[in-house]
Amino acid sequence: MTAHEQPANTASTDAATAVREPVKVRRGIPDATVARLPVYLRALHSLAEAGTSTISSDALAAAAGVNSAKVRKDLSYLGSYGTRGVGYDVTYLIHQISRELGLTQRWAVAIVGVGNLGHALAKYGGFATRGFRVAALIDADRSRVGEWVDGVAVSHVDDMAEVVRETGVSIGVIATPAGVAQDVCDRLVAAGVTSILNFAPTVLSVPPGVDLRKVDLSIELQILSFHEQRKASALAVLAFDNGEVVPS
Amino acid sequence: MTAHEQPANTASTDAATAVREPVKVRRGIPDATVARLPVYLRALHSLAEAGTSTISSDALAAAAGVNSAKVRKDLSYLGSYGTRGVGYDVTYLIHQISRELGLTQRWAVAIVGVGNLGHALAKYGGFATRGFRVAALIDADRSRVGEWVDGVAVSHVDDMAEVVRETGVSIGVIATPAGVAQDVCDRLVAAGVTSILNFAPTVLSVPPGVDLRKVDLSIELQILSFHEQRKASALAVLAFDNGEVVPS
DNA sequence: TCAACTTTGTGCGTGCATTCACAAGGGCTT
DNA sequence: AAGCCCTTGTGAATGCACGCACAAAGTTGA
Repeated sequence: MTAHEQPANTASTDAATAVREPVKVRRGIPDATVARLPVYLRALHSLAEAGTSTISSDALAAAAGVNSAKVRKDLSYLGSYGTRGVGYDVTYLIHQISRELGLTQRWAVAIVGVGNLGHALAKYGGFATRGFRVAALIDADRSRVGEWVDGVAVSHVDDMAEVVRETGVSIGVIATPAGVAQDVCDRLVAAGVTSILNFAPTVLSVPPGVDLRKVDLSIELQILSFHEQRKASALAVLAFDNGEVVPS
Repeated sequence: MTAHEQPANTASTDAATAVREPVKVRRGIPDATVARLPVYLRALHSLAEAGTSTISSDALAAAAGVNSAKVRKDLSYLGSYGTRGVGYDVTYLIHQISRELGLTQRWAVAIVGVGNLGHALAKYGGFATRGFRVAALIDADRSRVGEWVDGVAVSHVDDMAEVVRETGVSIGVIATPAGVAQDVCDRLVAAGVTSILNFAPTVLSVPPGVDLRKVDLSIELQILSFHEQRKASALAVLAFDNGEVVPS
């Protein structure tokens, strides 16, 4: 989806098993699968809280809003963790997916830009709940520096390198205006951040080895607009109706 | 990516050049292309403001962060709007993409859930700038009802149907806690909303004919976590360099 | 112990998306 | 007007993802 500047050492991911024969390539999980694992994980957490101990691919698929074959294939990339005739053990599967996603450790996250969105992100419970910790808030406005948001003090952008180093941040979230986003991005990378989540409505470029993902509110709306318009014109066609359209 | 409950008329792409009269089946634009059009549009707006009048697919590709062949193929779905040897006319292309995305009209958007995130969305400039208007704010907390945010009054969720009808809302944004998101979603659909953008961390289901997209902050972070972990273990392998590493 | 039942794991066909590579088309210079 | 250069538009090849369908593997009950 977004850029992944992983170096071309993907071949080396094969050389994992000790002896020379089977070399089952456990790595190489498809991007589409990685994107769904968090969805499964959330459904499983919810099931575990409800007291469910095992679940079939069919039921998990329903909870995650996907197809059961997809669930089975996705989970098969992690290993054979199911029991035929029974299903998957919920807590064991939670453990395995968490491990695969790297959520057994708590990543320190820095949020840059403490405006409306940055505030909302800092207070957003979903961040802290599993695997992430807002370790730093950074802004360019000196009048905001020193302010406390949800237990974290706001630092100035000029101190970014120091703050990032001290708090062990490896993931940066950009919630600034578009105009300064690339500059902030460059500073984050220079400070040693290797994963960036960009909320600013602009295209960023990062050097190889740094992962970049984006969340763009207005793009999502525009995609909805496209389909909305299609529906509107489809209705117009149906109104005239010469019997060519095939609705479901 | 996310669910699109559009009927399965994608097959009609081929059956268009049949014996029938020239039905304008310029439709059938791939989802992946639709998702990129807003990116091109933003780059073009920026170029127009900078005074650029024509642009090549190569330059537009650079501005949008994609490959130039992709730009040409994407734009070719809209029609032949380029001039060989020259490139594309910026303002004309803006017009065509805007029209295709349905941005020549201003869609009325309702935001449900006026918490931190809802507030941030309501004040987010990017919404209003092009094609969208926050026409309603809706919350379940009566103590918030009547509050004004960025020129719009907060209404109670029980009045949703009325508000939606009066303001002509067709797109709903869900920024509520996960627990009530499906209920809110059902109410929006019942009120006549046909496109929904979900920020709540839960899987929603909608009836056919309603488009649903989701934005999930914690999922994006977890995907970054996955790659971050991969990078970390790749470094470990390089450090030992022995080739004898057995994961886990 | 065995047979019936349930559910996983996966081979395989299909369709979409990406990218390459190049002919067709248009402007520009001489 | 003619040739050169530039860029578009698109066939074709490749790769990825999805989902069907089924054998393998485990459980349950008699």
